Amino acid sequence: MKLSTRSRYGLRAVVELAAAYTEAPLSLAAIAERTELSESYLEQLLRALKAAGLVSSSRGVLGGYRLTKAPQELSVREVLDALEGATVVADCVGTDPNVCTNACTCSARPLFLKLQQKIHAVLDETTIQELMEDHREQMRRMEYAKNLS
Amino acid sequence: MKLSTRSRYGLRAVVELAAAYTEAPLSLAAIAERTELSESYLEQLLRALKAAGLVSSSRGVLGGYRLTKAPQELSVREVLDALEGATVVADCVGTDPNVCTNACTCSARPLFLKLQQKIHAVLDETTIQELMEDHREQMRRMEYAKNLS
DNA sequence: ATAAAAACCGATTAAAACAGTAGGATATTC
DNA sequence: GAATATCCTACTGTTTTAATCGGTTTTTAT
Repeated sequence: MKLSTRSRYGLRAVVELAAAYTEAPLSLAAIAERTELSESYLEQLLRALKAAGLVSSSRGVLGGYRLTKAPQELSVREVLDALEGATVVADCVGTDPNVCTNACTCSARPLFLKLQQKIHAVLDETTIQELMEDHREQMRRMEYAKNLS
Repeated sequence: MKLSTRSRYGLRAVVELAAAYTEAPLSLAAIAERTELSESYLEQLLRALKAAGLVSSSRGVLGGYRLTKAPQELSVREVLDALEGATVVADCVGTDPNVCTNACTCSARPLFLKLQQKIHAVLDETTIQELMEDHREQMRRMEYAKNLS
């Protein structure tokens, strides 16, 4: 029940893209610098996000990546699904109901369904915009603390 | 964000123990047969459950495992924590707040906290008793379907 | 034109987590 | 004392995750 680093890193990248949403596209190098992650690894994540249609890209000198939606329209759920491929709590709760060989006797199925619903609800209702605002607030506090010392 | 088979198998074992709660202790062999899992793997899980104080054991002929609490007193959360060791959605949400190197700037921390709370709520409020009842209901339906054919 | 800056792509490796097994030691009951 | 059980440790194989590398193509600016 732990989020992969892929998801966490991907979210960080998307938050940076959100911060630059109204500006010029962000290059991989720029994202890597701001998130302090490696370019090569980030590239994979961006590729997945692009395949899911969440970001667009332009090549060449002033090229880079940008979100295809406004941050307040983009849910965390969409981002994680793009990165992980719609993970489920357990296979018997997935889209295909015939996966679980002992689904009929699986005593935990109602539990898994409930768990899954709650998780999805949180991920659906949280937008990238909110994450970005939290991020800015934290940056402000850091600056403030630095000025004191 | 997927439950390990360790957790799923462990839950199945505990549900069987719950069904035999008022009776004689269940041997590993009996649990293995009822859950259709291997003895050797189950043994690991039972050991973890015992270490957490959720089950007790008695050796020798007529020995076996039993729950230390009534099924309606035992939450799914306790079982999963015993099997996984208190997993967290992300390290920065764990008991030690200093784990995450960039915790101060982690934009997703509020999200992770909320997610974690929701998950814990479901796991805390669901008892093994409930799982057991669901299981019995499903077994009844299977019998009914079998009689029709 | 062409050089620079960027995204694009596939393959590969390294490390960690997970699932499962094997074999023997110890305790308890009949 | 034989049978039945838990107990314990170590090991192995597989899968998933994380991360890297080298080269290709496209675009823009000079």
